[in-house]
Amino acid sequence: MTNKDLANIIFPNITKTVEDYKNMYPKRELKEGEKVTRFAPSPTGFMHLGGFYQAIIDKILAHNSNGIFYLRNEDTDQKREVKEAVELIMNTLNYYDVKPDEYEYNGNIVGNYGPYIQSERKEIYHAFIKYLIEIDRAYPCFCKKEELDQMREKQEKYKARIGYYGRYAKCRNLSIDEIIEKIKNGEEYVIRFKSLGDNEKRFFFDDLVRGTLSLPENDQDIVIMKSNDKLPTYHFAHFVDDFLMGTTHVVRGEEWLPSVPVHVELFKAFDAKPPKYIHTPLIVKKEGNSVRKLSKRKDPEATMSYYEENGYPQEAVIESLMTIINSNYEEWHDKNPEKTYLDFTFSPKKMSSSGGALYDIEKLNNISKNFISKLSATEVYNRLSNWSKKFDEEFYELITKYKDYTINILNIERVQKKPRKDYENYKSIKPQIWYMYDELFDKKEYDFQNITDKNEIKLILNTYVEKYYDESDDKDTWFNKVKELSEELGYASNMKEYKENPDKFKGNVADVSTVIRVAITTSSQTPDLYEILKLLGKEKIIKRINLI
RNA sequence: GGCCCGUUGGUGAAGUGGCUUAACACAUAGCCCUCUCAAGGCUACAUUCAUGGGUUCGAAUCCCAUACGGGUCACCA
Repeated sequence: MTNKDLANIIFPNITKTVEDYKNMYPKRELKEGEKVTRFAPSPTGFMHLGGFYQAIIDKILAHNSNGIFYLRNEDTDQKREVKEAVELIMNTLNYYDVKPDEYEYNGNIVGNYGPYIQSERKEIYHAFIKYLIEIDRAYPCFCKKEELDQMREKQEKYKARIGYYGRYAKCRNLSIDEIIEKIKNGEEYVIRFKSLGDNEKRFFFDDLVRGTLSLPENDQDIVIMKSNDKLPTYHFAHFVDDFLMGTTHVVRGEEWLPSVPVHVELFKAFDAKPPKYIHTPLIVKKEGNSVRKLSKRKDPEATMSYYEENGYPQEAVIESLMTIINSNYEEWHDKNPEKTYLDFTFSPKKMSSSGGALYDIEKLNNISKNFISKLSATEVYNRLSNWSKKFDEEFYELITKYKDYTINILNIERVQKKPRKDYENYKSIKPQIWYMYDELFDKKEYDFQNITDKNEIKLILNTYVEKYYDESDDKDTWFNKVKELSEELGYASNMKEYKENPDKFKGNVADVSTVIRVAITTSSQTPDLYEILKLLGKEKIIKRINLI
């Protein structure tokens, strides 16, 4: 019996060869510098911020070079697989307009290198494994979990390196006849790669972020095919897929750095050239004095849905990530306000290689505020409408009913050189403008600040309405009247005068304005009062003042 | 424990031997402007780049040790 016989016994139905697949998936015709990148998440049911951050790098790298960005679904761990996960990933990418050029969705394959779902690529992996068995670079391993655990304990005890390698690789030395007999007896097995590496030897590896690294050769006989479902492990699928699909640049988290030697040896076994690697720092979070990875359970902001639920503009989320990706992005963006992140030239070398990037929600808030402040009122309205339709139906109905009115509210102090920056996301709009709607105006708590005497408050309000309020006044006239009102009632109309002689007055024009402001809005802090009064109109104003 | 990566302010960080008495941005604080708030303007915020040695006329930048932090050592990705 030969290795070839063994290969046929294990994969009797695999007729296509590695050569066949190479022909089926020919090398991509790329022009100089064009990059092929991929986003390859495993469908676990949520989209992690860290994954999305990598997807952006993939997208930008491909876009910068006029290359291809594709989506590959890494569902080789069927235990963890979640039904809607693929849809969620696709929806998220679409929502942020980070669309892949090639992908598989709902049974449709877009692109010539599919399938793009690993579980549908089983025969391909099997053909590659079959070839490895034929050339004696892979073998079945019958070791049970308990045996492996024991072995590990032993290794720990004797301070040996942990793993399945060298003399610890028991099944490596099984004869072909022994193997065939075990298989015929129905023993369970995995397929392991037969490593030819020497842990004592080192090789140089270029990571695009960190530069040249010196790493020990791999000598572990890693599992490449699992026993129960015969699917490949990540390492093997990574090699086969990125080789066949012509990936030129692999963007992945730095947790993969330690398995680089494995991947390099795998590529070498097939005489293939490994892609370039960009190992990105993890996104971490500070907890007390230590930092840790952003976690799905503890940190709501780790999940992409958080940003949608809270109504952060997609552009702002991407921008905040861009500032982590390349810190010179902000400066570039200031100089090129009309361009999008896709026009930015990403350079891996400029990525931080330090432990991890702290994701700062304050920074996002700031970016988001600036972004929203630059939109037109109509644009903000449309976005608010889309958001509230999904996350605040009551408010959605209200703003739909009063569309023009709402746009006018959103337009307060917006059309000026330096627009207000009130809203950090769509969710924060309602708590800031609710009082503009009678339907929502049911709050009976007023805080009139400096003037507390109820009679005085009523006097100010009544005098104002009866003597001074005129709907048709322009802004200057309006404020002059508030000053006149102040003087009439013994308040300083000029702040400087008041500050010089506070004892001469009952208070000042700011106090008087505040009384009007609070009566109308319940809040002592609002945007321009004149604009608010103008929008509300006489009827609402009188009604609200009468409530006091 | 082995291997790998890293360590500049509250945060993201610029910086690759002299231009650095360490850029820019966020956050924070104060002042100014001002009818409130927001915005805006001004100012403050690391005498120092984890620590200790060394190389050099000169180091955050090069070398060596130490410390600390992180990652990884699965039939998970």
